Amino acid sequence: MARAPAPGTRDTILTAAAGLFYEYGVRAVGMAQVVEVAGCGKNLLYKHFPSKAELAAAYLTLARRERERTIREALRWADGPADSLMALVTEIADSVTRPGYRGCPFRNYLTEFPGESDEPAMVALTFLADARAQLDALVTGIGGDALMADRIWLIINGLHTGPPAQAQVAVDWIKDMISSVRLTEAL
Amino acid sequence: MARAPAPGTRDTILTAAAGLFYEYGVRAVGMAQVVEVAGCGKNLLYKHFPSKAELAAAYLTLARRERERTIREALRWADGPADSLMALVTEIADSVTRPGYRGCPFRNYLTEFPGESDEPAMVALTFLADARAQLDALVTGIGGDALMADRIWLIINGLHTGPPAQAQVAVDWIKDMISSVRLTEAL
DNA sequence: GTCTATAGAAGGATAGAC
DNA sequence: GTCTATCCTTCTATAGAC
Repeated sequence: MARAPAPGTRDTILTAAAGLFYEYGVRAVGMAQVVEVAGCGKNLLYKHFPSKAELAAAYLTLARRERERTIREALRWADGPADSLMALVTEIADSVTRPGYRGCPFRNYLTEFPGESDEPAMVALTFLADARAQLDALVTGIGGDALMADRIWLIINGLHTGPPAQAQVAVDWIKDMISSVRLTEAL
Repeated sequence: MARAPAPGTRDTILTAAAGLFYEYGVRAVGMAQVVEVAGCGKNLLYKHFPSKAELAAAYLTLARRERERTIREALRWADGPADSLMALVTEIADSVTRPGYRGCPFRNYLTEFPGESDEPAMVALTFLADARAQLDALVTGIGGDALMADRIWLIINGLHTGPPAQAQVAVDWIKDMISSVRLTEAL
């Protein structure tokens, strides 16, 4: 009899690859390294991910799912768009201050592969566009205009790049912006 | 008599390498590619730059020199710290909207080689620290506090990451911030 | 002849892919 | 495990300027 395929192998490989890709960069990590950490054979790796680009795309897709889950939980307790916006920004600020933080995986990939339009690049670009759209919706929800959305997006981009020490500055700032909109509305 | 060494060879190689490194990324560009674009032999390349890391360090040092020259010119016509700060931010906004813009070379390198502490990484980190210090000095000069410097740094970081379309948003925003400080001072 | 330059192969390691 | 390709680096061979 043939050996039964191990369940969850794909996840094991993907988890190993995701950790390595995020910590050291996609280009810096070789498939052999992924195999070593995942503890499987090369053939099994290529069976589940026919190329490194597909593995990278799966890694970014996983990162997206995790991020969406985190944000969904953060928005769970929020009532109203103002609360949601604050929860969103707070979550981002928290994430960049976490120990292992090494930048935004999507922006990092696009920096590592500039001008690329392969599958992982599409995943990254799509995520960023969707995140921007989500922000726009929340800002519109609290009565903010396009300028406010642009500004908050600017801060979020800066948050992902700069030193984690400034996370609180960003959160407080956006909180002020939200409050001022509410005051304006109250007139 | 011996053949005279060609003058300006180092600059030719460095210019070629800088263009390639910036456009495609340091990791993506091979030494053979540099040689090809520079139009010289490998021997000469390794004579001037004994390793790729040294070539990358020279590339970042060149980028720093060019940036400092640009900023120095931008600050030439400015009188007073408020004008200087505006000129600085305007210059950055202009640079990110230029056609060939592909991100900040220093931040890009640090993303390509995360956790690295070799010579090019040091050049990049030193530049960013110095740029931050220069910003702090200008903000202090107009009577701004540490929070204002943090906020502007956040915007600048966002500027280097995000879409060029938001450059004008950033410039106008910082202009408003400067104006409000002046108003506060006038009280 | 002597030195520098280019072109290209070779070494050794490592990449992705099968 | 193996295959091919490419990486950085070194070395050899050849052409050209003095």
